[in-house]
Amino acid sequence: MMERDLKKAMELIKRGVSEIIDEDELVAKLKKAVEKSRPLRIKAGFDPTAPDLHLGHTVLIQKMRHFQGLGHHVIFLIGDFTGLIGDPTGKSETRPALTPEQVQKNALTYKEQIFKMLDPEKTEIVFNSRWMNEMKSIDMIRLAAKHTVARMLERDDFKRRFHAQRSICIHEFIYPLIQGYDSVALEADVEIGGTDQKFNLLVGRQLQKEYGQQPQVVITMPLLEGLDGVNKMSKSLGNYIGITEAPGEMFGKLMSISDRLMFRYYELLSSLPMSEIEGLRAGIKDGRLHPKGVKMDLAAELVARFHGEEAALSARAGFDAQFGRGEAPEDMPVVEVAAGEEKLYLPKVLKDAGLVKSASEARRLIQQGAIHLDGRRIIAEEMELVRDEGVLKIGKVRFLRLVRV
RNA sequence: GGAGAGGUACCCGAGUGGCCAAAGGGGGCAGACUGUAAAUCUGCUGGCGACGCCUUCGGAGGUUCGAAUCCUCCCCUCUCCA
Repeated sequence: MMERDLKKAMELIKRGVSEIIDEDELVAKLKKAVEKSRPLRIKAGFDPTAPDLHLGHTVLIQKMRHFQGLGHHVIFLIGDFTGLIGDPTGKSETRPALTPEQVQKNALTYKEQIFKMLDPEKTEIVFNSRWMNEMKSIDMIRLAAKHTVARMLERDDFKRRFHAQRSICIHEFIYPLIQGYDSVALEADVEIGGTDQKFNLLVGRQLQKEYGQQPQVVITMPLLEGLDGVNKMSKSLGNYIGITEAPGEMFGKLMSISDRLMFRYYELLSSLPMSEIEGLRAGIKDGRLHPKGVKMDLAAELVARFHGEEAALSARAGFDAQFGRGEAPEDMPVVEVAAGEEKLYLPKVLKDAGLVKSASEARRLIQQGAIHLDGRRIIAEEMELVRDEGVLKIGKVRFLRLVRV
């Protein structure tokens, strides 16, 4: 391999990563892969219970894509066996066991989603139940014998809980062991995971040594901040952008992130080369570029990734129309008004349409001047529909079309 | 097994007989400003066709004219000791 190619490959691999353990080993592996024309085996594990991916998950997938682009073999591991234990990292409680049918269904959903980013031809999807269901008790004990309690307690959350005299169940120690054993079973050369997975990934490294394999290189990726720009993106915090969300929705959410966060997203999610991203940053700094435009380009790129170019174009046009020129969006819920009905009690209409949680909330919004009919502010709860059609706007983003039938 | 502390709205957290639909903060929503950015200012933040009514302070009973607040039982969490 040419030194220059290697350098370029490393540049791409290092983009956005939090940590590489160990970088020299990775370089050596990359060289060897070329010499022997044997692609590296890149592993990343996913939870079988949550097939609804959001942009946070795609940070990992994007990194897998980088490796794939460099000609390596990507393994998408679905932890259906470990899912039965529930990862004790964080505070997740025991999870309900999934049936094989559910696992299959979730796997299918995963496929649909990840193949928007990964090349199906070069991606292997595996379930760790394949080897874990075969494992005998004695093998489990042998596996457990390869790790010590002291080392387990090095893990941050175990350490904290131990010192705080909080409970740690024995089975929680098994989770990292199994995740590590997956690397043995797969003979992984590299494992990618979030920074919160660092300990587990390192266990894999150690176990591979114990089983006489070359230890995997561990690459940790930062946890992507959600829409609030502070907390990690997660469904439970509601600060996420799901990759199956409608184009317009996705575009809008991306436009609402802060300028600071925008560059984070550029680095971790965009396919734009880093040099160009730095150019954008410089452009904004010296005033040649408007941050809004730069953000729109980001939004368009990501919408295109999951919905195609055309959808991205119309999402952008829709955004321009709605927020640039103050027009109403194309799609909005429609409420039919009976011909005889002259007066409409707005709180009820809005509540029935599901745009507000309660009539009380609607009343408050009216008081605050947040509701407009065809551009004119509504100040009374009771309103007349003069024409046969009208568009209600509630706040900035909620719309409702009234149609007389 | 023993001793103690506590469970209040989306979250944190004050309130220990009426002035409590419950302080304060965070978050959220809305308005102004704008680029659906940041920062700032202001308002709102249980339900109800509503100057009133209804339901809320872990659960179930009870005392009282009146209970988040007092009593009884139950459930749960935490801390300390073993």
